[in-house]
Amino acid sequence: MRWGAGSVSGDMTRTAVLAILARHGGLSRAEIAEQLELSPATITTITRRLLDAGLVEEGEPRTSHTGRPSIPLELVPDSAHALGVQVAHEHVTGVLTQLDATVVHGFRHPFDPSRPDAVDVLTTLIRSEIESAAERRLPLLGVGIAVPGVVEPETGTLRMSVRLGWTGMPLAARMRAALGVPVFVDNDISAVTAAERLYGAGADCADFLLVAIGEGIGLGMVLDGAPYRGAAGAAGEFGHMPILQDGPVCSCGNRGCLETQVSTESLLRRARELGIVGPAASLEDLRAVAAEGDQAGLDLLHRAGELLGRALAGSVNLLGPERVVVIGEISMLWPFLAASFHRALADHLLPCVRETSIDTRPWADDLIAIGAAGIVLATPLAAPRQSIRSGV
Amino acid sequence: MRWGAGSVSGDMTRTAVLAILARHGGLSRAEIAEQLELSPATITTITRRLLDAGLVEEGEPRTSHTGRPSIPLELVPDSAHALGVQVAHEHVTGVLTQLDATVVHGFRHPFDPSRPDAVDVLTTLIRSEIESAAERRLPLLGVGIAVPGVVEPETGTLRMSVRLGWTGMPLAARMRAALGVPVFVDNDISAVTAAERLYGAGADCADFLLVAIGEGIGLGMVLDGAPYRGAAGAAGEFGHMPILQDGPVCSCGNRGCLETQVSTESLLRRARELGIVGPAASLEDLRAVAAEGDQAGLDLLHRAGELLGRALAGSVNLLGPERVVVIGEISMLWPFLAASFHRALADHLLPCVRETSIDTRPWADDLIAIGAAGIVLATPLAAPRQSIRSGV
DNA sequence: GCAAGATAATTTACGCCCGAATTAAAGGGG
DNA sequence: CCCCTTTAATTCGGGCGTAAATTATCTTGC
Repeated sequence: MRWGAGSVSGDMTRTAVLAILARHGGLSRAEIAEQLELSPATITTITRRLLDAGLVEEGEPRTSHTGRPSIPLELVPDSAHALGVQVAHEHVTGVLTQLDATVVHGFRHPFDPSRPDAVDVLTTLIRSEIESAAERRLPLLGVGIAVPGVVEPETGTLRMSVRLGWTGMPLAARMRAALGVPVFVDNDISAVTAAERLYGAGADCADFLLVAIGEGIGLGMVLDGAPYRGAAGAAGEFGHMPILQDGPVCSCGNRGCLETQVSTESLLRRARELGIVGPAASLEDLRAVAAEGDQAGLDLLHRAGELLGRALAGSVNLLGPERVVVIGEISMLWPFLAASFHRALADHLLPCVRETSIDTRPWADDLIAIGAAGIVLATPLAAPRQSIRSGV
Repeated sequence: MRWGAGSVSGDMTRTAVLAILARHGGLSRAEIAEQLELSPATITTITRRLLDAGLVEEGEPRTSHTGRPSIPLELVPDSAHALGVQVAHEHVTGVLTQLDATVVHGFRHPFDPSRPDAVDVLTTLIRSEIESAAERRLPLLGVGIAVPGVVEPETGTLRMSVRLGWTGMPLAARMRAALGVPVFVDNDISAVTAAERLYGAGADCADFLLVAIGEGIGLGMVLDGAPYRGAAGAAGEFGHMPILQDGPVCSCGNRGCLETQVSTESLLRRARELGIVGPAASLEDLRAVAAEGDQAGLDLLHRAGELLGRALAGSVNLLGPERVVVIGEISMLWPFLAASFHRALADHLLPCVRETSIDTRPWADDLIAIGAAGIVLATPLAAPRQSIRSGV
């Protein structure tokens, strides 16, 4: 049993230092200490190791008005790279990033997880990426893989993924054996949430929610500074919040889940059923129809925004986060959801959490892959020392 | 900013050891280590200090089948006492407990928080309790005070309490100055949750929710082993989960909050409005009417159970706790709510969280006061050493 | 009776973080 | 010019927790 804090974080402090330097380079040790709420002594120790490892460099001392000059620290962005891969039910998306999480190379391939040799296909695909990185002499820390489903991140085992149809898959072990490189596996939303914690909205914020709305609806949480996954690793099922008294049956078997009203899949389905778009229409088509002012389409989206706002208000009241970020393919439809969404929020948020900032973020196809790379970057020195420069 | 764990827990480990001995005495160091998932070395260190302080005693070595005999440890229950006080908007309830959280003395007085000298009245009242404990030569660790509202537990300041009408009240500091005894202040639900974590449902469970339904509805969370209070200390507003599309206006100003349908106050109000009970009826009267089979009354309660079940299902889906405990004065009406509550839960819980155990607990008037005493017991050695035996 | 094995508890060395004291490196005033 | 102030960074000792080795104390088999 976990008794309070202490056993949770592994290398989080080191990771936080790297991440803060990735965001604004040139910070001095003292500034890092202040922002991370750690003692200068700790930062001295950590940065010494990072300097030794060549991940960080000192700049020219910067003389301020008075007192001893501070020494700005900078990441050495190409001193380490990470390969991040998102495995989805129709394609595999990947990025190669530098230590500062900037993407140097991206790829996307169709993928069929139902094939019996799906994992071998995936392995081959990743191996070729590793080899091409090796040819360019890019030191690689490892591979991060983000999958939909319930994952044990410690072992890198995929316990169950409805979307991929995989169960009890020791993915990290299999990949590690095949690739000879450290492999980390995590849930897709968790990966994005962790990356957001390090490089994005969570950088200055210890309590935030990340709502991801695409074909499904997921929610990642950072609470008291740490990602929260629930007792059995299954927390975050925001999409299955009951929101309608007697709504349609959801894929989970229950009725009236938020996901039946707001996910891109359900919106498309309902738009087709209502004849708003044709039977083979895409999300883009739905957007176009709404942009043209189709009333039925706009009503559908307004309604969705309202339900989302109401459900989110309840969750924000419950958890009292400092910030909420909404991402996902839904962002394409956002112009038509935003008004009713924010009205519903305003109508249902408690006064004491009204200050919660709620941002929507444009979607990018490689966001989850970047998150997967973030898993690797978050563990830069956890593996034995040689892995840092070992390349392949 | 809090970066992951590490900065959170103060003396939690020591507290956990005391609590586990309070629950089942006679555990050996090795057993404690296993249950707490700490190393035997740690337990050796901690128990040495507790033995030195006289809070714990060794029993007769207990020879098992093979190997070195284990030494059972026992709390010395009367080696320390705590005074726990619940301040509510109509009365003050208090208990004096031993180190093992058993109550040795209780009291309850009417109280009017709106009086300008309310804090002085409270101080006088507590002082007399401290004195009577001193007369009985009971060593007192300190006073814990549980109040409704948003509290900064570190400073013991009550930031805002709608129910008491107090704002920005440095309660702990004032009481400490007046009483000369360590004083700890926390939110009422937080106090009960923390006590539950130590002595109750949370003892073997690192992720649980505690739902308290009385005049209002509150929710306490223990996530990853630690109490969670939200970014601004305002998390847990389960009562203001939007649950009805266009429900009545709630005390928070919004519409359709759960609290307008399920709290004892709202149930009584609606029962009166519907003529189910008389205009001056009590909760007991409502219970009696329902027990006699009054259909309108039963319908009202069924409906409340259903709404509660649906709202709770959403929260459980979101947080994925291992256990949920429902407490509060509502327990009186539980026989009439239970069926619809559990049906609604079953209809809306995701398969992956169906195993979550959901218990309802009979209410006791001094539960929150006991929780307040728990705040003190959770800090037994945090204060300088002499406070342990100092008495008054 | 005595070695072998099992379990309990403790000791030791270490990692991580902190607070406090110390050292380093400027600028400014008499 | 020297000393004081200011800010940055480091060192040092200590607390908390761990893992591994060690010590303690029992049972069992020969």
